[in-house]
Amino acid sequence: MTQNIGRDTAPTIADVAKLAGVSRAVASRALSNEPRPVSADKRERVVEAAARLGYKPNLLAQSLTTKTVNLIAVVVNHIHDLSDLDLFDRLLDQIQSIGKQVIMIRIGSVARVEEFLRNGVAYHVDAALVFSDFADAPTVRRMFRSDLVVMLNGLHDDLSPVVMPDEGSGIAEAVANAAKKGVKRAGLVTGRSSSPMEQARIGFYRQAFTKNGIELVHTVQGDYSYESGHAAAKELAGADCPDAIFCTSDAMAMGILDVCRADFPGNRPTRFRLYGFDNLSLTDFDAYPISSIGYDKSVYVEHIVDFIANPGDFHPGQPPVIVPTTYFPRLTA
Amino acid sequence: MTQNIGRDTAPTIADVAKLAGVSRAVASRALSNEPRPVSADKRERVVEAAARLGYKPNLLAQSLTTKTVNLIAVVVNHIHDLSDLDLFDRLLDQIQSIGKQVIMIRIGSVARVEEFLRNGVAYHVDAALVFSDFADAPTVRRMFRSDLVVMLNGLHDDLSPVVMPDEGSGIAEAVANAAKKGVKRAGLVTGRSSSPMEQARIGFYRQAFTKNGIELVHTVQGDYSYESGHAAAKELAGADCPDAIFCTSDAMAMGILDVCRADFPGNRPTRFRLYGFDNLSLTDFDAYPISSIGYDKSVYVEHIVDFIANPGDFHPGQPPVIVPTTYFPRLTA
DNA sequence: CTGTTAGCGCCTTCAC
DNA sequence: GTGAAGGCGCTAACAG
Repeated sequence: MTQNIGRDTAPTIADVAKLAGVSRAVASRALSNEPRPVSADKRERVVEAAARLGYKPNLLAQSLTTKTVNLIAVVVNHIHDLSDLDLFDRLLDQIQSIGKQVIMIRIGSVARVEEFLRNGVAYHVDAALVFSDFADAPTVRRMFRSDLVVMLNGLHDDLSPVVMPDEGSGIAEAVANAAKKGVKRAGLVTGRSSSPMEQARIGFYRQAFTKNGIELVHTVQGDYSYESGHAAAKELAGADCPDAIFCTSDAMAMGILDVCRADFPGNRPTRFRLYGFDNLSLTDFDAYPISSIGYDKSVYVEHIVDFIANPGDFHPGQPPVIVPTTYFPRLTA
Repeated sequence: MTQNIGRDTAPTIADVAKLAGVSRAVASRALSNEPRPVSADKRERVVEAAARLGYKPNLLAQSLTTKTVNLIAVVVNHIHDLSDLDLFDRLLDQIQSIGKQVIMIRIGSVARVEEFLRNGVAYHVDAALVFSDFADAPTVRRMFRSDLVVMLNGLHDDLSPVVMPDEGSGIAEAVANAAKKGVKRAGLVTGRSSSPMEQARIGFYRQAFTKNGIELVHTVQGDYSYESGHAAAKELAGADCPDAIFCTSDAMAMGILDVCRADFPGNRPTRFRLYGFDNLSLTDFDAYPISSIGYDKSVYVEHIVDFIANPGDFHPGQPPVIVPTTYFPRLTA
């Protein structure tokens, strides 16, 4: 700590003011990002004093008076799914680019939510982005004492902003593609059906099947994971195999592909066509050329960050912001 | 905000005290986690008042007096690599389990570091965990005004604690395995050689090759990515193909495997054996049964969290905490 | 333009 | 066991 000789504690704005020979208020103004009235020479002296002392403002103390911490809570179940990788990096980058930082909160289980509420481990963040489906909008607003919670888990009410993919469009495209290729009998591999988003997704598939004259001959429940796809493959790809298998996650489709790889010589389907969901970047790897459904993650993240950058733009009751999904053809279909 | 009628602002400890009919000091003591002298009946009244108001302490204001925010900065280049997935979830979970929260800081580029330093976008966190190799120990200590920075990027000095895998042990094992199988000529695919950790890693390979009488016939530089593995394959697996190819990341090995899949019928090597590094959970997928080198992530994370839970245990000059790596045989070798 | 004053919400002496 | 008072670091409001 060469820049702070004789003190064992970090320099405060008072130290800077003293060294520059001005009042604390002037020092504060000189160091502010906003334009504030300070004479040129004093500003210079303050800036130099700050540099000499290695002064860094205590953003937490600052927040006490300004009522804004520049902190965004991102609430997730866990960071485990392959699709997370594609999303969170963009999200971090975008949020930081508007001058805010991210507190990552991993819920893990419902018990954890209650623990948070009980222990009051709640920061007064500017906004919360909720991917976890363990908490609904009112709960999250209470957790963070903030009305600005962007719900991304399907559990929204109309008091808080919402960004959501329109899964229907991509699903319709994918199923139409299958129909065009002569698919008559389909299998469907789903995730946790307790989730409202998953319910809606399944509804879109059924609807599209009906519209295209495809019969849904078999439904298997998985949990979005590769392993559950593995298991589902044994049930589905038996003697009475459907013409196409649709999965509500790419990971499950990967599991199926690995079990049935012999049915895809040169990655071209023979016995059945395979469709995933998420459009993971992993589907660009040669081993998993899975036709999938996805949306533009950049656009999605931009909408989210818009809400936290311009909180005033949202008015209760406003309809959700919708991001369209599309079909991404690859070798398995 | 039914619990807060007539006020548009969150309840403070003063509100609780007033409602309970006690002084702010008593309210503070009653709500404290530490045992503090308060009469039983007053404590009860305070607790009830807090519940009725839906009071949650402002942890940031609290930090002003207690000098501890329960905030840990995790500094990364980006969250992009597949190996990140296996690590960060555990890390988040462990840190939260000691009652602290994580603020994720993505550096992205060297320019960003300087931006951080210039703008003072630095919270007074309790500790910083540094995975990014864009910042060295003194820089990070300055960024966060904290001496407790755990360096995990190879850029440590002895003023701050260090946890690092002993990559030598796993590499020695893997190379010995190759030698036992008759490998005489090896290829090596590396990552960014500017990183000191990568330099050390390469050194371990060379050393092991020498010890086992294996000749290093070809080195190709990649960047840890799948794509760079793809590119490297074309250079390496030509006419003069080595008996074994070692990669300093599993993703690169995956790229090579995909290009040369014909050389691994039934995932068994014919022309050359293939070794990766990281022991990604993805190598448990059937399509990428890559023999790899890795360490116990749980143990690694436990050591890190130990340091932040018991900061007093570290003394400057203390040697790094070492986590051993081992060889994980799979089909490609 | 400048300095003084008064808080933000909380905790900790220190007397009682 | 209790309450009053002071201060953490900072900035907004107000006089000058």
